[in-house]
Amino acid sequence: MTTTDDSAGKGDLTERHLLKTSLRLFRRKGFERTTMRDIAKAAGMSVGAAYYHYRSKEDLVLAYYRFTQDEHERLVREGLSGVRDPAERIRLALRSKLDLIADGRPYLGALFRFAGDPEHPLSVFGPATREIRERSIATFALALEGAGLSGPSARLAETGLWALHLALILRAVHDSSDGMKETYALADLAATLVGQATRLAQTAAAGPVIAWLTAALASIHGIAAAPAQNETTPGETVSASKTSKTSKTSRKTGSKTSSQPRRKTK
Amino acid sequence: MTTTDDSAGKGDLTERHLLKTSLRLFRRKGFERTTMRDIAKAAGMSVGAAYYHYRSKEDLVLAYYRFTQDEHERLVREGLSGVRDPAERIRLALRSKLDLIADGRPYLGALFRFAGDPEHPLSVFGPATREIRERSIATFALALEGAGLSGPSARLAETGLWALHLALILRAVHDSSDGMKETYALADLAATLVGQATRLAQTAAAGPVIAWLTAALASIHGIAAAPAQNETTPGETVSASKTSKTSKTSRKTGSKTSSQPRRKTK
DNA sequence: CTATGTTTTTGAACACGTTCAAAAACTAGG
DNA sequence: CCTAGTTTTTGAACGTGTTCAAAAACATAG
Repeated sequence: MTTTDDSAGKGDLTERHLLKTSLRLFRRKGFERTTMRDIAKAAGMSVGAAYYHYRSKEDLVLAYYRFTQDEHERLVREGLSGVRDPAERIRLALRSKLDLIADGRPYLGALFRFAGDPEHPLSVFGPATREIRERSIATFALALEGAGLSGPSARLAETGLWALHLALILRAVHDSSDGMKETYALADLAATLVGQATRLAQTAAAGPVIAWLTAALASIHGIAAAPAQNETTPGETVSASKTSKTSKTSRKTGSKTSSQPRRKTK
Repeated sequence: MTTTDDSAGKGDLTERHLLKTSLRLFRRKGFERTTMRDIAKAAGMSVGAAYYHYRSKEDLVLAYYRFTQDEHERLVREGLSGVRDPAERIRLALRSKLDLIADGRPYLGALFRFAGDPEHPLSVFGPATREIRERSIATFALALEGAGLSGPSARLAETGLWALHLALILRAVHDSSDGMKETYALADLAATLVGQATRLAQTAAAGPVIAWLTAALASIHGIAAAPAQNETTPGETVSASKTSKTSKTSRKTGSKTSSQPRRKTK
């Protein structure tokens, strides 16, 4: 009751507590086997309260992923200072991400749960995850700096690297080798090849290959950065409950920038 | 598609009816918004009966995917007869698959729902979907015939092509362009590149690139064809219900080959 | 302190996927 | 027909994610 203020708001503290608690349970029992009731009880609150702070169970995983993204940006910024070789820079960006998500593998798979549903707000490719995706892409762009890529192809390379890192996370989740060494090895190889590719892209030696890559990455970009598309899908009556008269309003972040909606971590 | 009789048991008829009904609803309302109660009612039976024939809601989508796989094999076998150019053969294999799944896009995304969960029986990469995955890979192997690939690298190329086709399906699900033309274009480009790659693989001109591809595809293979790993994960008490005294036995196909378990489409 | 408005918490209720014991339908032998 | 065994169907119940109206806690002003 005494020290309620300080820098972080009151609600942020609860959110942090809730997040830490849930991740602990996820790590121990896995994502599926942990119920929201478990989480609420372990955090010393009711289910409703948990849902006041996080929109859904997967949202907790997303919050974790957002946190690792912040850390990733920091690590990459620090680590890249003296490194000039593109392949080595990419390698560093990929490996540091793997370092960060290593602990979360028991539940990170939930990130991909709605990847196949264009309408779902929590799809990795969806509009609601746009901000974090953009920041992640920007981080990989840092690694690509100094590789001498031109405007549009630079953007495409960043997006491609981001897609690659997603695939690596999926690989990591499935990796049962000791210390994820298979995934790390794959990351190293990928870094080497992408590094060589950036060199090739400058000399423009292999014309058709570059054309293909450009088109392919444009396509990935087409998935990942799809037009904003208003989120309240037409005909989404879903389940009008019995006595619901509340306006329902926007609920999810409507605009491109964050702009926290009341509470509820995006 | 009028004649439904043919040689089929009684239960198979019900299964077909159930599948057709569910797909019709999925197509109309989407996968999420269609409930099992909807499906059962529309098919004129109870929910329990539906679950007697299909293990889960996603299993219906898997059954649809299995059906398209059969069709795909047929189409590829027919279409490839006169075609010799590797790129053209690959193109045909990819495009025919896209033709087949075009209708199912409103619900095919459900295929990827458990891609990130190594333990889930319905993961695209999991052991329970192994048979259909192997058949799909074998179909793409047909397209690669005549490309002159050696033993292990041939196997890797097949698996890689299968992974590529998965990515294309994911792309198709998100493709809002008219007639999926963006996905088709991507398939064409991919076919071209893979065709060139097979040529390169023979001349062995680009050493490191081939080494990388080999390793990368070995990794995909590591995900997709992971060691059988007994399916009853240790500590999977899950939720012992209240009055469950049934032995629970195997329930899912234990061995590598299909061997239909009682009923329940794998 | 009281009044008023906002933020947070509560717990019951809901919808939906899934399970299960019992019933019904079917099959085959007598 | 009856009996016994198998396959299929039923509908109630369960567990779990999620919602919601009401209450509590908190904040601010008069």
